[in-house]
Amino acid sequence: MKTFEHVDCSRCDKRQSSVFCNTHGEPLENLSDSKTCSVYKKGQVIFHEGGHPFGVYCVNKGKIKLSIIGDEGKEQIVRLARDGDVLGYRSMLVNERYNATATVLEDSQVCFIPREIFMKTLRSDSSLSFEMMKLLSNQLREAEVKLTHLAQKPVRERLAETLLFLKETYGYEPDSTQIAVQLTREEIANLVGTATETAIRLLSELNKEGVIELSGKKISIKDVRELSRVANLND
Amino acid sequence: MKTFEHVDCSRCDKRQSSVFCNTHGEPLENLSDSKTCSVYKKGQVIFHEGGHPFGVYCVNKGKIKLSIIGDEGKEQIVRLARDGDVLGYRSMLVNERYNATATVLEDSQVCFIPREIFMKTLRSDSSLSFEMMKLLSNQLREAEVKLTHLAQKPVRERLAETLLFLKETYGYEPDSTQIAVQLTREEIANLVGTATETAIRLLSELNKEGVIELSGKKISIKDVRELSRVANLND
DNA sequence: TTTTCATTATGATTTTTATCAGTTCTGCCT
DNA sequence: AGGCAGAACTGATAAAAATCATAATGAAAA
Repeated sequence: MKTFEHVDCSRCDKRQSSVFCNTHGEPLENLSDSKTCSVYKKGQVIFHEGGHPFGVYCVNKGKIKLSIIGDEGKEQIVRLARDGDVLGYRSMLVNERYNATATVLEDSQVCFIPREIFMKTLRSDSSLSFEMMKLLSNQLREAEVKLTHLAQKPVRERLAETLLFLKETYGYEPDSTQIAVQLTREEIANLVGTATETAIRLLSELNKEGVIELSGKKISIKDVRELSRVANLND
Repeated sequence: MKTFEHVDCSRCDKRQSSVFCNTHGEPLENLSDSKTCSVYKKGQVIFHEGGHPFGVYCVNKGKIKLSIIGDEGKEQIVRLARDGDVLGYRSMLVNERYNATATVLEDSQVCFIPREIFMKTLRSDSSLSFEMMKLLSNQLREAEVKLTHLAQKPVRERLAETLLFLKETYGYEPDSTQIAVQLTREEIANLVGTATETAIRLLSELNKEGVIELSGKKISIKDVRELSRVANLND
């Protein structure tokens, strides 16, 4: 795995929207000096479910999926990460092995902050722990809502919701309504929580209806309003 | 809502296993002096989805369900609380409205810590924020695993898992293998994420198979090993 | 360019689960 | 005790989704 030009945290524009938004001065310099910056190629795994955490990963630029392998070996994608997101902190905080695998969806630049440095910062900078709590709280809420939808909503609605979620997370490609991430149909299914064939079928259904447009792995949203209606959010 | 004899936090034996396990001295006294202790009767609501959080609730003694109402008005139980558990902190940390409703399953004693006092303690006692992070981390992991099972496992397995989870959470009645909580079949269904009739059917199936025994709302586990096998955990 | 393999797509079928309908049971209230 | 309402149960049916099978497409490698 290659390293890339070291990014000075104090000059990283992703920091504003990350958990380090209120970290300044010496603690930040400390982080910046101790981290290593690496490039991961598409498909590479940053950490494995069951592995020991030695630090946290901060996404400088990239798109990453976090997935859990279920009992029958089926992947469930539980989270998607983008620029500024931090990964692997959960396992580190409770001192447990990773319960998810982080796989790079497209070439990414990721900084690694060693365990001790991060923990030290956490102790010295109370704003960081506060931000961590907020982050965890938000992710917990998201997980609980997802759980409810998984239990109660039909696949078609969940698929529509997932497409909108992908749009929110990664946005559109420049000058287009194509969602800026390439996922296989299987990955989409593993995000929705359904069989691959079902996901494929429902995607081409939405395509026929003119709500979305499929061209290879690229999905463009032709009618956001209608897609929201299909997702049946808050009625 | 009645109050009950004020419990001194420093003498509360539930504290050891709670987020306040490392809170001592003045911060703890402060909490103790500022809180109010109330008795909630079965069925009473401690806080409502959509309501504003004015503080956190600490369960002194009781059994409480946290549920989200889905789009079609169906309840999804997302968490169960017992002695020593703290509720409502998530919404307070991110300064949002409650996204779940807390309903008392059986008569409970609950202490209320006002927002400002809790936040002050959080700022002055770094061990508390650390414990909060650990708590949130654990709940996030649980939610993600639950999510995966909901997406991948059949209802029967999830029901078995839920029964084992109930046993872990509330234990058995004294000198018996009856799970120490009374839930309606509908509530069990809303915990599993299925239709009430399906839950009923599968429960009586497990009953016929001799894995569990039903007597009214009380469920006793006759064969834990077999129930674990039915739940199909880690194969 | 051809071959190869994985991904996508589509159809047929089965399985699972929800829904609907109706009955019995149980606890509670007067 | 009797009656009432909600909860639990059971059966029949419908709907949803998974699975199996097989074909088409497409991208990467020889």
